[in-house]
Amino acid sequence: MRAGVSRATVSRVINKQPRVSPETAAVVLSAAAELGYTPNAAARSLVTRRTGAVAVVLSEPESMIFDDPFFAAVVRTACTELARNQQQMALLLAHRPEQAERVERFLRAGHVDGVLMFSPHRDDPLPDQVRRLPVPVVFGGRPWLPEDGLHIVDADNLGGAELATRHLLDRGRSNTVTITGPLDHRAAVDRLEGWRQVTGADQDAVRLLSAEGDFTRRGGERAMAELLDRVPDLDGVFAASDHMAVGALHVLQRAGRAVPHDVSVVSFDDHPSIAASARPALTAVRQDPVGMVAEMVANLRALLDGEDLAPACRILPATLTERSST
Amino acid sequence: MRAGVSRATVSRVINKQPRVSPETAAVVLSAAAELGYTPNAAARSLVTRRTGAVAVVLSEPESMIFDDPFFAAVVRTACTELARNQQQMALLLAHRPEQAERVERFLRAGHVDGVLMFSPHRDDPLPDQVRRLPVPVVFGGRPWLPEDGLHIVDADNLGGAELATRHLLDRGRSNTVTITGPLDHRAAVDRLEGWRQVTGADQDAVRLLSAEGDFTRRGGERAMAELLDRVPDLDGVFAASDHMAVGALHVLQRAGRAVPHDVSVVSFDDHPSIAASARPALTAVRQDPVGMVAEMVANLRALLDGEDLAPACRILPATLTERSST
DNA sequence: TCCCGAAGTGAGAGCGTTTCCAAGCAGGTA
DNA sequence: TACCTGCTTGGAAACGCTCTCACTTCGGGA
Repeated sequence: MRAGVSRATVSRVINKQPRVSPETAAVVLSAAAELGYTPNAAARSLVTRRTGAVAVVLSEPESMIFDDPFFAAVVRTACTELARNQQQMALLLAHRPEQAERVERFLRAGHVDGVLMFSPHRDDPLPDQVRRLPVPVVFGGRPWLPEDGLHIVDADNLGGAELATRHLLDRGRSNTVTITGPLDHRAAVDRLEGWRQVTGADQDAVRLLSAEGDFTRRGGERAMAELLDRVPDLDGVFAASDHMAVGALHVLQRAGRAVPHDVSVVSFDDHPSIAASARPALTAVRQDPVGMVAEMVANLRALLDGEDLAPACRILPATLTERSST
Repeated sequence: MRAGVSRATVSRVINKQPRVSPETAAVVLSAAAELGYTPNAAARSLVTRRTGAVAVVLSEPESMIFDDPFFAAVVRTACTELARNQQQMALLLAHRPEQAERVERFLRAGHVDGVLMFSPHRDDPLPDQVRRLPVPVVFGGRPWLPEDGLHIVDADNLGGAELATRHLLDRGRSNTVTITGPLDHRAAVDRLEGWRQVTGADQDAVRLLSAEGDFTRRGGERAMAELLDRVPDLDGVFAASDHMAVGALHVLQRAGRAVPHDVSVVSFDDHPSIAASARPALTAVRQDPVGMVAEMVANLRALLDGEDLAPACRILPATLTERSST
């Protein structure tokens, strides 16, 4: 056409297919450059059935997504990690029901090649809807669904919580309490369970020694106040997030409890600008959102490339960083 | 076809076009529901030349985007505001040069109907490239470009800074200094200029009485220390961001200067979880990222709908909230 | 009774690619 | 010289939709 060459050949050149002579390729490329030619994305994806885009679905209130360091890291890592695979991220917020419907329509319309799904809440219907779509899905964090057949990447919430609690024991803290996340939240439940297994608390003890927060600082403050009230002689606190731990520190200090002299505090997340810069700096279990998203992207990529990746729940290790709060 | 009806009719029903009898529409819709039919997005956008997606281009380091409250608000508002217009956001990070190239390719390929462009840095070539693309663009914050012909929405950085500085004067502070943002940043320059116009500082005075930060808390600390050193008798500080103001507060307190007794501090941004919860709570100029993005989306929508919106720089007002730091 | 206009519907072209298949062409072998 | 092989190239179908245009049907006015 433009370079005295057929559409078919142009297509082969653009897509770097093998059966093209170098000279022809050069001619086509220079002609393309001269004309400012760019292949039309819609036409291409119509025939290849690939869009080059991946949806990141976040089923959380927006405030959570942008204030919580975990989700901020997720969004950011997804964006860059997908870009490295030449894929574009489509960010879908699906907290409210009408949004959920939009999300389903969007995914069903074939706008994206795959889905990275974050939906930690118990009664969210979206994960179940999404798994039925004819699109590969990788879950970030275990959903409240039967897990067989699903591709899941999760942090080791249980193991991390055990690590934290055992650390408190090692420090000689025998009367520890825990500030949990919202208990319709899978990670929150797992972290509580880790604490429970190490302390050996029975149901009654759990009711007494744990208080439910909401992952925010205020929630941590409320829960800590409640626990101080119920368990005046507590000597160790495992908070299921950095924000809540900071809240707990405040309440403890205001109550005249020295940290770590009177009470040791361990948190979960280990976000650089929170845990390390708290006063005192927080001993924290580190979950690695960057590694998690990278693994999710790698898994999705394998699925899209047609590798027969076995469905599995891949658990990323959690590590403990000791600082001055214990 | 499926419902004993032609493709054309189905298309008309799906797109809610007028010339269809109610009965036929009902038949088609029920057939569609039964078959789980969803129109193919690629095919549709091939012929309509609309993708239903809008790019949000952020030419900033990633750390800035997710730690800085302004950008977090931008991303979040863009996402929801576009969703309300039935549009999907494609988030493009373009800080590093190789990313910039990817972004240009992406926009040129026709993946999106329009662009919301945030690029505050002086030597960023992207805005100039993007404005030449055959895609409507709305800039968030004035770019370092000749502004004629561009659609721009900006906060009133100049006016806000004047407001802040005049407030310091009203409080009887006659020896004020300013902590600026990075001066390759348009908003930082405008805020400095606002301060300069009210104080009437000449070039030498500016050199003496201002110190360049980077919008972060650490940057604010460094700048404040420097200023205390250079201007020991300062009595008022205008910091060009909340984060920097918090840093300044720390340094002032450590230097034994009581705020607001000895020194008054005003900041810019007024992010709820920073300015109001600083100790003392910060008097701050409020810029409204939500309103800004909403305005940008509205402008872009007008452009896409073919309204002949005159190119202009639309400035959103800034307001001052007094708290205990002045 | 005939004609006309409006409303509803269907046929088919066209959007810009990729990809299958066949054709052209060179070089090597019988 | 004739034939086969392997590489390069072009023609044309297909992807799934929208949209124009033409056709049918029906009601009302002349």
